[in-house]
Amino acid sequence: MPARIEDVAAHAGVSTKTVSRVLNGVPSVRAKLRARIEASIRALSYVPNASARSLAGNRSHLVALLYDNPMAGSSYTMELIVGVLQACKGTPYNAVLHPFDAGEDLAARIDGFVAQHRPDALVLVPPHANNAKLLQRLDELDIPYSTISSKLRQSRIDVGFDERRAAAEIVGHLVSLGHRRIGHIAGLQGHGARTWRLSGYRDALRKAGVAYDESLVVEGDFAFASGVAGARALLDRRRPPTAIFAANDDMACGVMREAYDRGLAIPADLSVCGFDGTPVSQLISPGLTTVHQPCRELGCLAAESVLRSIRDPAGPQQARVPYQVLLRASTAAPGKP
Amino acid sequence: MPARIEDVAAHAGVSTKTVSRVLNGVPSVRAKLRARIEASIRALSYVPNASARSLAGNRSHLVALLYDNPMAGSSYTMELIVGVLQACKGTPYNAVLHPFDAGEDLAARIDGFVAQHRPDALVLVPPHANNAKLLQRLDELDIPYSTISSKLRQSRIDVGFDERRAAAEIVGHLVSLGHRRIGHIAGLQGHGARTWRLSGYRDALRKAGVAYDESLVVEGDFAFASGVAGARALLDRRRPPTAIFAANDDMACGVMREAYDRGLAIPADLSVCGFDGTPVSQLISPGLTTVHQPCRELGCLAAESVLRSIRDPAGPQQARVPYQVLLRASTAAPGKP
DNA sequence: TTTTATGTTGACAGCGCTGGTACTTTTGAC
DNA sequence: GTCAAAAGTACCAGCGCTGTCAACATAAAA
Repeated sequence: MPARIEDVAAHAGVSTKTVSRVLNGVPSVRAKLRARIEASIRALSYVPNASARSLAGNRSHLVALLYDNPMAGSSYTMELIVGVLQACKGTPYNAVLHPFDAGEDLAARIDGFVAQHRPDALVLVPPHANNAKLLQRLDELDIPYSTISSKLRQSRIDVGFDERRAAAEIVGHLVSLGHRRIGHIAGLQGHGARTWRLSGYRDALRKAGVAYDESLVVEGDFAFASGVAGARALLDRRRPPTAIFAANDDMACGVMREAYDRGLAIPADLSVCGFDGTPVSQLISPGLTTVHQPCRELGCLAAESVLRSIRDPAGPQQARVPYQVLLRASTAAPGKP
Repeated sequence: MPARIEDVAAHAGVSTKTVSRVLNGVPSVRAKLRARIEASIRALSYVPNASARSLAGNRSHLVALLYDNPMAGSSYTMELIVGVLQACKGTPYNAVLHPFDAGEDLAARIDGFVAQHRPDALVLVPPHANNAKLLQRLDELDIPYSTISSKLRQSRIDVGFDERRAAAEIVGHLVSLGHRRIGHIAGLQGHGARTWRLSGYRDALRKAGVAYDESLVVEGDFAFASGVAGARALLDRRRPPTAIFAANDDMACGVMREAYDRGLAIPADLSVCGFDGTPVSQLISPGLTTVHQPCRELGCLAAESVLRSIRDPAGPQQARVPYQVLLRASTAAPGKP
């Protein structure tokens, strides 16, 4: 049977209330006494019972990460989770993970989840982060939350990175290599990521003085197969692009597959770049030029920010974390036409 | 403020205890009354407070998944998590995730974790699943646990799949294509997976009547770079292998990278196969022949088994789930020598 | 019919902790 | 030495639920 607060109090010769004060970081405990109590805590390997604490204190010390039902191998979600857990380390907070698929009764299911676990804060991942109804419900419930890459102003605390600028930068790299006919496979309609990346693509072309050719942009849905299809469409053109910027790495892999099937060499015959910096981008050959999305940092920062806002509620915060453009072997100057 | 059990009791005109019985599936409640109470629960959108439940009932309704600090993009862990969460769905149980790095005081940290959250059951992932000391400690604490692919007999409930047979099968495929000089890049020393996959490789050779050549087996550590290095070593031989079986997909990608750098065509000049069936195996070109490790099913089954064992403690169980050999384009008959 | 066994329900204490109130002791400033 | 503020104690209620056990209802057996 693990030690209880009462045992610690007896061991240190103080009242349980004082131990409780130490546990909760209440300042009005003299350093010397605090040290003695902390010693007793260690001596007895005391760890407060989370349930009792949560029940009595009306604080659960829980941060809930609400994400969509991840598709197979979503390293994005995994990385976010790792980041959130990292942020909790060293704090009294713990993370609860909960996948929610975006169904009609989402708000109701969230209500149930909140009633059950009473998280002190929530971290929302796209697409939930972009669900206005959901955010409104959370505002009603008055639970602090942060969002990752929300495109909604409604979200008070949001962390993300400048996808548009990142996309512009990577396309700018293609331009600087000499590419002028650059295809783009866009992301799924309705996703913020689609819009930002597409905007960045256009920004880069504009900056380079290259006319925007709508027919060089084909639809995708972030999945491998749509990358294959998109590449097929682009490469079947009378004048195919010399480079393709796919809105994520999986689709970029699709482009590489289509190139492989056609016997096109990358980057000699076609330059390819992706977005996200998923593990596959370095495993594939040639290595994929891409933008590394700092998932771990995002998760960590989102959790930290929302936890901070519990102590002192602040106004809206929009944090942007730095990204990295990874130049690898899938891009090169265009071959002779 | 969410509804409490007392509200439900009042709404249904019964005592709180009876509501509690319904919530906990105690059979001695008449069907009619049960239905009425269930209606009240729905009417009030009542969800029991997890903390109160856990405190009073001395059961947390929590399954803890203890995994190693995942390296970047460990889709293995992610898939397991998804499987465990899936198993919890529809049960009153929830999952807590906790990464533990394998340090000296691991057992102590686990103790602390257990004291804090009081999980009703644990699911252990390798390498923790193979940590005899840890299992012993859990036995002492008398907490039910299940392991995924533990090689230890000590583990009472273990789920896994027959890695040895799977490895033999995929190497057998290479043999049937006509390969005789088949290289192997082994996994990290000390991992069960290394041993089983290597054994399977040898089994397949033996069965085919091909003499085992120790020099065709090189060391790896499951990481991409070691796959590159392993391939380099194998391909530098006077008579290089016509096929390479890497102990996991990441290393197989490393082999493909080395082949790419040398201008070797896959599968024309070299057949490659991996193990695990990670997402990268289908994103890469050519598609990688591999064994799909049923992670999700493993996680799900591990959680289900251990939850079942809470109700009726049973003897040791060793469940094996089916795997799948995915034949893709990275393997073909050896080219003319 | 009464008795006994069994099934069904309720009253109440208490899980381990924190919040609050009321009170005592210590500390430091003057 | 006085006095106010700070630091600490003592005590109790109560968070929302479940376990225990007793009470009652019903059905089976005598």
